[in-house]
Amino acid sequence: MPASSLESIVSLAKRRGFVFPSSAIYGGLGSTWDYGPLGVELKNNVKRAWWRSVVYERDDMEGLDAAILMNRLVWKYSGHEATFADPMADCRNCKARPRADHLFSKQKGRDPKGLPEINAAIAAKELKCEKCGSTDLTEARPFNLMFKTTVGAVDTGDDSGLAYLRPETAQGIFVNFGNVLDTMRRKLPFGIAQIGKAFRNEITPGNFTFRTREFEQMEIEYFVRPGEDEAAHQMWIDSRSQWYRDLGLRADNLKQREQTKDELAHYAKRCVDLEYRFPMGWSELEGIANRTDFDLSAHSRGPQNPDAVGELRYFDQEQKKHIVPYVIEPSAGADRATLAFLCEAYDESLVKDPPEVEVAKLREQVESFVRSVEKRDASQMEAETRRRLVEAGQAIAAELPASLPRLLGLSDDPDANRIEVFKKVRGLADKLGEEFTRTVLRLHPRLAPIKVAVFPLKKNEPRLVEMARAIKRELQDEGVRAVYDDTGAIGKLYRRQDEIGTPYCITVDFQSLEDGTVTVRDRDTMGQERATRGELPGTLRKKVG
RNA sequence: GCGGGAGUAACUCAGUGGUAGAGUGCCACCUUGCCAAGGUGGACGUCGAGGGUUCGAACCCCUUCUCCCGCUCCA
Repeated sequence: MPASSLESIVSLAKRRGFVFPSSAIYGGLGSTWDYGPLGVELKNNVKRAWWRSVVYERDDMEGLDAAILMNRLVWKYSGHEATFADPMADCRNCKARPRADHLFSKQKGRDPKGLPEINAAIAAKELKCEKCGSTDLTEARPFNLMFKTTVGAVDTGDDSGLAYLRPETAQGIFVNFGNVLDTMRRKLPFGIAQIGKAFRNEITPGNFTFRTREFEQMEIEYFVRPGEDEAAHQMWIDSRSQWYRDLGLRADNLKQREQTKDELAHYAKRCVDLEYRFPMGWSELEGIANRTDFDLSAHSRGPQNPDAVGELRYFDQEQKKHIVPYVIEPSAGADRATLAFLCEAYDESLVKDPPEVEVAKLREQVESFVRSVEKRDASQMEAETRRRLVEAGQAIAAELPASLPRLLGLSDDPDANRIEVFKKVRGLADKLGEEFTRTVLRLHPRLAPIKVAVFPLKKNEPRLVEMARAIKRELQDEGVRAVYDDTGAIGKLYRRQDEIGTPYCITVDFQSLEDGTVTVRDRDTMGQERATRGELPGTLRKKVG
């Protein structure tokens, strides 16, 4: 069962060194996160798996790593300077914050010429809030979504050194289209892949690492002949969906959503979002858009662009003429993919049944909790919330102890915690949970931060310790990420690795000293097999590669 | 920016004016022949920050910062 709440993921991530709030010792900085020792391994593995899939395993792709800082003209002609700043107004009456330019267009029947015209209309009470109808709106202010910085040590005070942190990696690919074409002897169709940071001053970041102002994109621009764009688009939609499934996302937690006409960006002919069922609901992992020839044309010299030095075009040998390729853009979020794999992998499962007496006690408490929720009236709790809690409580009570993991999931629900008796439920459940359930990250072995952990069965037996350490070194020499641990009883060592998703644990026992075999324990089945020491590096490397 | 909630140990949290706590985790030693066993000892806190009231403040008052949820927005 994947994580039922983001909170359990956040908590595990902090506790076990996956993700920390950034600059926490100074109070942090909203919605910025640092990947810790295990998080960086996981995210690197996600990026590596992506790169392998879209560059190494295909014949039609090249890689690129463009600079974050670019000439400001890139953003002028890409359209970002003009459209990445949205004028927003607040409704003093109902506290809504509509986009003022949208109100203007809809209510006046034409697009505004600029901010002054919008604000004149607001001042004259010609625009009204679409939610409550009030004309009591604040002045519209521009929300610029691009981060600005200054290039050169001296701030001249004017715009001469102005640069933006890129709001998408895509433009780095477009402006290098000619370079790649010239150097790599590519014929259409071919694509360029890039992984890198991008920055957007989102108005509302949130949901842990899902939406942040600094984030990492994994983007492809795939160039095709006009007319072949629709087939290529579908190919990438299928291929990218399959990638997520291959690495562990369950098919029913993944869906393709066709963007509606109003949603489509101005350059896009069609866009399909790949969405994952996160604990907070269906949310976008990746957008796959048909950008047509919008970008390459925009950066080509012409009446609309006197600053460009040439044309971004392709000479088609068959047709003996220059064409501007169409572009299919699969644009994925590295942080979002990482979070999705974490959510999917998170599992709390019952490993053995607690005594019936304890279960009965807990069942009684859960039933009491349900009655308490039922007594809430509308002023104390929304009907929808009440219904949800009652249903969850009843189902859990009926299925204990099997439902214990679900009950632990409910412990993170703020609504449940508002009920006084739930604290008792929680106390009991936590106690049973600690002893009878295990938390395990069922990550795909290729993504797991640590591939193998090696333990001595007893740590005060020097021969076992020595052999275990030696095996750990043999594995790391082979390039398999391995750790050694002996700080605890064997069962505890296993559970610790389960919680961070380590797929295999090797235990050196007394038989190992005699015949050179060790046990290899599987994270998901908890089953063990004996293997000879010499074959470990080779077979494990295959399994986790 | 608005509305609501919350800031106490690494994590989860208790603590309504009188010596800062619990469980888990972490470290060391002992024990332990395979799934979070046990024992002994140990480290860890500017109770978000600043000011005020008080003999005395984690607790009361004021200010401020941060985070979370919702809304606006989201190439």
